[in-house]
Amino acid sequence: MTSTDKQDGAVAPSNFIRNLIDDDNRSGKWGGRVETRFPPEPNGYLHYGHAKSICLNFGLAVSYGGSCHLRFDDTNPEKEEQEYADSIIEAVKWLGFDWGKHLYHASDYFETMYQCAQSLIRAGKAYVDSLPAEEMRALRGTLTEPGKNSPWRDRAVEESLDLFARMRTGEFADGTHVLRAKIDMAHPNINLRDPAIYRIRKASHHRTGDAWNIYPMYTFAHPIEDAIENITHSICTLEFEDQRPFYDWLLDALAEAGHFPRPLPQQIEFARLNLSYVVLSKRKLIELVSKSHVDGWDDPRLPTLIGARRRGFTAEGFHRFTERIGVSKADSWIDISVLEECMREHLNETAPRRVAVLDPLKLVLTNYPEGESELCQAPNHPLKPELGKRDMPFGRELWIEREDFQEQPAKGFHRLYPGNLVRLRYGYVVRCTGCEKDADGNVVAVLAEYLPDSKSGTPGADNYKVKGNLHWVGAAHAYRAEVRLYDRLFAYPYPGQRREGDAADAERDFLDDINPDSKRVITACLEPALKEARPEERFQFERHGYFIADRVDSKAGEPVFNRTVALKDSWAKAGTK
RNA sequence: UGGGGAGUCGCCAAGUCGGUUAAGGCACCGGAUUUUGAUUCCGGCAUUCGAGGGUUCGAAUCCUUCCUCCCCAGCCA
Repeated sequence: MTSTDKQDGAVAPSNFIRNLIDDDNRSGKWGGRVETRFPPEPNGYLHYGHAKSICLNFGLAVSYGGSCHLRFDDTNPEKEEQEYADSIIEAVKWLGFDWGKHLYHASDYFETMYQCAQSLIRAGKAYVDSLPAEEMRALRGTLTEPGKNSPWRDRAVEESLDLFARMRTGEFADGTHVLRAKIDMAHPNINLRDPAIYRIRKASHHRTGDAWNIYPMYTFAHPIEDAIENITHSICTLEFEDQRPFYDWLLDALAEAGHFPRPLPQQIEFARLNLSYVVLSKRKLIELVSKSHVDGWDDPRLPTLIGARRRGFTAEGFHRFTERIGVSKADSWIDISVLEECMREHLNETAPRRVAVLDPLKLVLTNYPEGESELCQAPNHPLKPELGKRDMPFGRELWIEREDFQEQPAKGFHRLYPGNLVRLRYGYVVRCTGCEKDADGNVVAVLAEYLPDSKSGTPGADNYKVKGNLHWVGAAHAYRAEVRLYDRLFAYPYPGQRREGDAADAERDFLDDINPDSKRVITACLEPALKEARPEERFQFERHGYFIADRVDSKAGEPVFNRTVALKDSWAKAGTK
């Protein structure tokens, strides 16, 4: 049996990683066991790119009936903080994954790693180098020239052992010594020219405090972490490909020394996510936040997972997205619209419908009795009648969308214009009779007459066939609230990249590609039911898009809304052409 | 110019050992339904697999030459 999917029985799409796992299962390499891991360094907030990795690693584990570990790769105390670790835990949970009891920290393995390093020294496969960093770099050679041996390379094993022990106890200052693997200074792969595996760093670690004065490098630590945890398939991104030979060299050496049983975990690399209209590099995200181009790390426009959550994106949307884009080793750019469409898809299925007028214009039904009102019933979800209906107060004065009226209608426009018949959704059919303007000629109110026998749900209501179907909110009962209309943070698909026409040596700052209209704050007229929305409750505002009650700024009985993503609009699109 | 990777429809991406019509999704274009110009539904959408040679009855899959793009010279991960 291959490519099983123990979650829902759906056939999982084939990809090179699943093929490798299937091969292993056929050969019996791991006895059918599949163990993956998601190993973030707690030095920042997770973003969309991490979501791909998380869904991949946890998804594979779920699919093959294995497990996925959440492991903090906390080997560099100067960059890491508990706050980041906490937010990572929350983000992975939010994405809907469960690591069970498999929550680990590289720092828990420091003692084991130290012993592994000692074994390496004893086996003549590592030595303490006392060269300053600059000299080490000079001897490393270049991409095309081989490196040269350090004068300390053949230092006696006992001496290295002694020095290494004293590095640990804090006898030496930062940068004075470093432990290096002894491989080949002339190796064509630069990563194998005696890579540094331990450095002195007298910094306080967020978990181990001041217990250590030396810390292992990623190169050395990661394979060991995988081996300790019995990881079968260690999945990472393409830039670590050149690291794999060392990964295998190290684990093989450690297996020889009796530290780990075979088979040894296998590193597999895939192409990281590139998304248009977005930046995912940590450096750029930090710049956006520190220079206040966005309102913090959880700004809904930022591609962070905490931002996505505030934006109203769903975990299920991310699952669909990763499934949809697949996984391979080819560098690729995914258009942001793919992500947006995944969110729409899921939200369409799940979000209750509500009515909101974002750009209010008064509609007066001149033949409707003043001071009177009645209730109209609107279904909460057209696809799910079981979700019931809600009441919407209807009256003589209503709010409608400014763009739903044109005094001089464009060709193809079938909304409100003098003489035209239109249905007010869930209410009456109405005939436009004209409009009122102010001294400057701006339309301040639209006038219409309602057809008393056309009320939705009453016999004969269907006799009217109209093309326009407009949403509305009774003016006497509207809930006025703040609504944030978010759009793409960047106006150009590849922020900071050279465009056609730019000089060959031109440098473009990604900040220059920022979309000045990525956030618009408006006061909208919402149907009364929306006043009761709880934080993080999601809705479709009919004919507009999906919105979520902001979890930070909403107050009880006074929610504010963030637009997650707009509905497709082929009419607006046609108009743009 | 060293080493490691990648190039299949506008964007992703299947395509195990060469085998006969090159999956699927998204986008797009038609058309039908529709009290959201949304959704849904039907139909269309690569004689061609970065380019050129070669092997073969037969190649995206094998050989060969070439082109393009990405990654690597942290005591970061």
